[in-house]
Amino acid sequence: MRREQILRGARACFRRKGFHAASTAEISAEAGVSVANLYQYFPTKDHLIKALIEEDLTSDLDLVGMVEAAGSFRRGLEMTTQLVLADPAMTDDGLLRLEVLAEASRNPEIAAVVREADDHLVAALGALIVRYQNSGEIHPEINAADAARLIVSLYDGLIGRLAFGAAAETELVAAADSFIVRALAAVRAVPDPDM
Amino acid sequence: MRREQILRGARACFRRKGFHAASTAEISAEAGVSVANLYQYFPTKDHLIKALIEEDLTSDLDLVGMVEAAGSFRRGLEMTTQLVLADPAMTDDGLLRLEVLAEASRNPEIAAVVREADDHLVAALGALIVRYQNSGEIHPEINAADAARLIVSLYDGLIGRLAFGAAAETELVAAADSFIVRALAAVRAVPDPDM
Amino acid sequence: MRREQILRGARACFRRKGFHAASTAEISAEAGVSVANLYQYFPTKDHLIKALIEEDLTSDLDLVGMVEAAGSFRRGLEMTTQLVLADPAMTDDGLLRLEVLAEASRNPEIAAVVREADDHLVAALGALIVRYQNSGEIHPEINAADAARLIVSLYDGLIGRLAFGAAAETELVAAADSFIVRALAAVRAVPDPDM
Amino acid sequence: MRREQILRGARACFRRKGFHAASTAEISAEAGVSVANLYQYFPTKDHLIKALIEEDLTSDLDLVGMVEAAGSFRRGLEMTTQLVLADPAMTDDGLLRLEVLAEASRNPEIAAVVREADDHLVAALGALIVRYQNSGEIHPEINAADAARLIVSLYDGLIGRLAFGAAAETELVAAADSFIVRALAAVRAVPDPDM
DNA sequence: GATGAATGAGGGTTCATTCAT
DNA sequence: TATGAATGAACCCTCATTCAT
Repeated sequence: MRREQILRGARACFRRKGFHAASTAEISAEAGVSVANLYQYFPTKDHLIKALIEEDLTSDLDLVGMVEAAGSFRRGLEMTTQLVLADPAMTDDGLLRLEVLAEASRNPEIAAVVREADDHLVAALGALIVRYQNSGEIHPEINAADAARLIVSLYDGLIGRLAFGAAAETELVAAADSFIVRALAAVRAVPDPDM
Repeated sequence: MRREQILRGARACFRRKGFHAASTAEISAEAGVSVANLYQYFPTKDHLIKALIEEDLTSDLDLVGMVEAAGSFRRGLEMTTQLVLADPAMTDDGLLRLEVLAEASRNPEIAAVVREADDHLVAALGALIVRYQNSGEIHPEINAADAARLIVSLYDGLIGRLAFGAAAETELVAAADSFIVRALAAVRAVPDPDM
Repeated sequence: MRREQILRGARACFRRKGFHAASTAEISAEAGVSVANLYQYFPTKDHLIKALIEEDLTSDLDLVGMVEAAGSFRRGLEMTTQLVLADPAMTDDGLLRLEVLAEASRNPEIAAVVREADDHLVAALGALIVRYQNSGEIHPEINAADAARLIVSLYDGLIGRLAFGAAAETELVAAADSFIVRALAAVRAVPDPDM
Repeated sequence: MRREQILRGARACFRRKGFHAASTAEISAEAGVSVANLYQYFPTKDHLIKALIEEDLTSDLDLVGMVEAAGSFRRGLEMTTQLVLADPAMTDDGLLRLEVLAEASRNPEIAAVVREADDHLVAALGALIVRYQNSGEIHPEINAADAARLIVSLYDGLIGRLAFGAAAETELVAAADSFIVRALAAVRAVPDPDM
């Protein structure tokens, strides 16, 4: 209850200001809690950051479920891309991911958390790719784990474009789908007009 | 002279701690300069950050020149990928890019700087892609600008992986080349064993 | 409680050094409080200055009450003069008034506070003068408000003499009383030996 | 030459900001001189302040000359009052006097300078008063030195009113003349409508 | 005589964190 | 559990002053 309330406030502040610039005072205010109370749930600002990051990373796995449920790789990809890169409710979370990666590059503890989540994500997406290799939609000689990593990386990179407000993203999102599909496709596809 | 000296010190500190956590005291110490002296060259810490970012972004254009000079798209790509993602001297700069993007997502002034640099980079890389479309190495119906954006995004995303120390990056870097080449290739290529 | 404690410390420091030369560190030390704590009561050094000034100005009104209670204008004047210009406990506050006026000449917000307090003071003293005009002690054709302003100004000016330690002030204080009385008297008084 | 130039710049800055808030950088800029150059003429900011104060105080003596030249005490008084309190070119200097007095209350060295100038001023004005006592315009039993001190003090106090922008000063200035004249007059004067 | 470059010392302010209640 | 009050340590920045040229 209180914990979630605080995490929600923290998320809002971290998005707006970044981990370092957001103060515990701001966070408690946003959460409607006293500063001292915050410290009863999280012994340190760093713990709060870490808890938030863990929460975020876990939710990434849900996306793989979506691709899985979609029936075709391409269709699942399209749905995910839409959600992650074009849904305003999620792009905010995406931007926070930049902060997380930046932080991970300096804080080994956070790097470990991110790495572990990445392992899970790559494993799940890799398994899915293998399935689509078996169904013939994806080329069989492609290394599934690497493909998974590259797809995730491309998403991350596109989120980076949101950060500086790059225009025409909608169009680019569609192009990204085709890009991935063509890179993995079992058979030569005519490039579609999106690209 | 002094300016460069300070920028060098700032770069080292920002890499190590991030823009917000690096103090002007640390930066001046690292640069071998007094704090007050730093302020004679940069009126504000933000100005220092901005100057550094501008410097970094400009240097990205050099990479396009490399791809251009390589003769074949694939070969140019391989050289660039090696340099950006595997050369220890450059990956550090790469990590700073995450910080830059995170900052851009909050600071419109910095977002503008990044956006402008991105425009230049995409234009240069796009022009190169058009050239390889004409030479038959890249599929003619692909939108060159979008392809450029996707390539840059993939690089950015892979840099994100460096942030949390993802293993086997060398292998992944090679896979990335193939991924891009296959996505853009004019003719169906047999996926190579890298992927 | 703490607020008063801080204001007391501030008053001492401001007297000793002036508004600008007194540091928040000194003030907190004098008040026996941490610097950070000071900032929980006054969001800014300027707020602290303003609060102190308001406090001081309000207390000036008490003096008018004294003149009122004295029964005769001359006697009331003598008591007030003694208090303001010769009582060591008050001359310190008086010196602070110079700082306040100097500050008011540059800071419109403080000027407004001083002006308002002056309006009150002049109104109160003016009303008293009217009373003594009716009782015949003060000449009836004198403009009471202007007279009030001039009396207050003379006090201010005499305080200025304290600032540079002008000698023989005791004697001068007595002379001031006669000066005022003679300027306002209804009938020609023989100048007394004080002047 | 240079010295005067610097003093002029300093005067402007001190007026605008006060002694402590005006920086040597600002002063040199205002004077069109480099900071280092300033230090060749004044070894310390305090020396600069002191020099300026001395310059200002000396000029006060000129005013006594005016009263002297006017022929009648009242007429001389009126001219002086006009000049000091109503001439925009001089009120600025007047405001600086508040700063000087405030500074004198803390800095004994400056207090000494002010005291000495005051002695001269009081002596000159006192001598003049004696002359008008002899001519019958001023009551013979009044202590001339004290009267001089009180007149100067009243001026100082009225300058204080300028600091907070008190309204209707023109009218008050006239009332001040009458106030002084009545306080010193040899014979009962009907209070004039100014008061 | 004149200046650009340099700096130690400090100034106001904020922050993460603690603790008594 | 919840909080208001408190603080040491830093942070960004500015200032008066010096010195090599």
